[in-house]
This record gives sequence, C-alpha cells and structure tokens, in this order.
Amino acid sequence: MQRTDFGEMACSIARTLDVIGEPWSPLILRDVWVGMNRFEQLQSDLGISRKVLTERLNHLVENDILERRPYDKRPRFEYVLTERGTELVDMLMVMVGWADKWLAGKAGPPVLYRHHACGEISHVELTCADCGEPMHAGDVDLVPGPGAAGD
Amino acid sequence: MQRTDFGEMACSIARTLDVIGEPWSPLILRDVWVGMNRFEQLQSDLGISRKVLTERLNHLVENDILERRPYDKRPRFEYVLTERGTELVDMLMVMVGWADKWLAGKAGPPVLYRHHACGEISHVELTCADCGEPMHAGDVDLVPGPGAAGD
DNA sequence: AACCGGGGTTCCTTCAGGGAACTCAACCTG
DNA sequence: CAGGTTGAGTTCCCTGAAGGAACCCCGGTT
Repeated sequence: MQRTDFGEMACSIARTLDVIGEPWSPLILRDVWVGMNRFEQLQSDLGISRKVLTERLNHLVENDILERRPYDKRPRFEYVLTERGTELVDMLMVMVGWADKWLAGKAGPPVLYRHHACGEISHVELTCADCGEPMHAGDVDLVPGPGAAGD
Repeated sequence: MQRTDFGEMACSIARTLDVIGEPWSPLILRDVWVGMNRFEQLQSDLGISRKVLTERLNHLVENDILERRPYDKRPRFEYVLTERGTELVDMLMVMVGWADKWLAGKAGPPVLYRHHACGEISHVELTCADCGEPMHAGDVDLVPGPGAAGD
C-alpha cells in the first residue's frame, strides 16, 4: 500500500491490506456493492479526488476485485464486483456489525440489513465453518500453516 | 484518517476505518492479539517507523481498542486488547479467511486456526445472528436505519 | 560514574492525497 | 456542422503524512 509493501509479508492480513488497505478502497467497495457503479457517481458520493479514485479503481481491477466493463457504444464504463470482490464484502459486513455495536451512538446505525433467508433485520455472527458454533478471537489457537514464514 | 476525516460520515464502514483504517493499524492489532505487547517487539516485528508506531498506538488507546498499562516499576508499558479491540479482531479473522481462499498461492496459508469448541482446524463463516443461516453480501437487503444520513 | 535497554521524541526527506484545471471522444442540439 | 454536454479520466501543483536516523529520558546494573 502507501509506503511499505504489505503484499510480500507472510501474513494473510497484510496481503488483504495490500488489496483493499489503501485509503478509500473499502468505501469504494461498499459503494459498488450498493449499486454505485460509475466513476462520476463514486466521485461525487465519496468526495474523493478524481486522481485517487482512478488509482484505486485500477488497483481493484488489477486485483480482480472489480471488473471494468463498457455499458455504451461511447467510451463509458462501469465497475462491478467480481466473485472475489463480493466475498470481500463479508469483511465490510463485519466492520458494520462492530461499528454499529461500539460506535453508533444514540442516533443508532445508519443502515440495517434484512436477511433474505429469514426476513429479519439482523447482523452477522462469526461461526466455525466446521462445527457451526461461535468462533471469535478468543475461541481459537493459532498454529503454523504450510505457508508460514521462513519459506 | 490520513487526509479526509471518515469519522464524520454516516457510514459504519467509514467510522470503523477512522479507528483502524490507517496504515499499519490492523497489523498492530494482529500482533497485540498474538501476544506481542511491547513497543520494541512491535517495532522490530513490523519494521514500522517508531514515530508512526507511537502515533498508531496512541490512536488505538484513545479509541479504546488497546489499553496501555505499566508492567514494571520502571517506566515500561505494554499494550493489551480491550473488549472493543478483541471484537475488532473478528474482522481480522474474516480478512484471513478471504486471503487464505483467494491469495494464499501454492504455499498455502501461513497460519491456521484451531477452534476450541470442536478442536478442528477451521475458519470463520458468516451467519445470521437471528436464524443462524449463512449471511453473505448477496443475502441481505439494505434498509435505512435510525442514524441514516440527513440527520 | 559509566553503561544499558525500553519507550519514546525530533528532525529531515520523500512521496501520496487533495483539489482544481485540463483533455478527449462520442453524442445531442440548433 | 459549429458548439455545447457528459462521462471518464489526466495533469499539475501544494500540502501533509510515512520513512528513517539520531537523539533523549529514566530507572536499573556493574
């Protein structure tokens, strides 16, 4: 990202940051997710510098988070989430859950989620993909994996 | 964060970024999570500038993500996760899950998680806090909440 | 008294973000 | 068919944050 190259670290968090860790990138992802797909829309919604928006969009396209596709015979383009990008939105949903709990203040959360499966206003919970029980920071031990540092 | 103030946006993602969106902050959080609690440890492990590390630690303490506590009669301090901070680590676990799936490469993930409840090597899955079914980006509708923009 | 080690501060340089102006290639419009 | 419009960028300059090395302070230790 900005100065130090996180992508080379043997750390999944650093590698993720290398893709969406730069300023504005998560907000761009959110906007694209909710249907703001064009350069002008993104620029005016976020108030981001056009130069930086160009850089971020290119970076997200290079990393296969967004796809740039023409939507007109004129040179007009829109950005849509790839499968990879869509799965990154999960991370945003966790950020939202955290902020709604700890930072929302008395006004309450700005946006709510209605879950298709049950129809309820709800939020995400982290569970173990294996047993289905809750799986949070204190519920795991870390063990070195095949790609551990030292390779 | 760096130039634009995300904290004032009526967006839970922006507010979270205001707390841990600056460069290095998620990596500091990770290191503290896995037991690196002291300034010198963090500095040498991350290779971060001492100046920036000081700034980040202060910011995280101000935002009640970390607590700075003395561990000696001498002026020595260590940083430990607060409850708020611990819950933020959930977000890191999702980042790890995403990167392990999409970026790990042939070496495989550098770190694995063993879930206390079931003893298996596993990873996090997002589920609906209400019904328990999977809840991903495509499984929800967004509806305005009480703190929506315009207030 | 001299040294050491943890935990920072100071200062300087460099580079990324902000912001306004400019470009360019289709389309409209009279 | 000259002139304007719109979307999607590019260029340029200025400022401020990241990098990095040197320095400082304080309480032990020798």
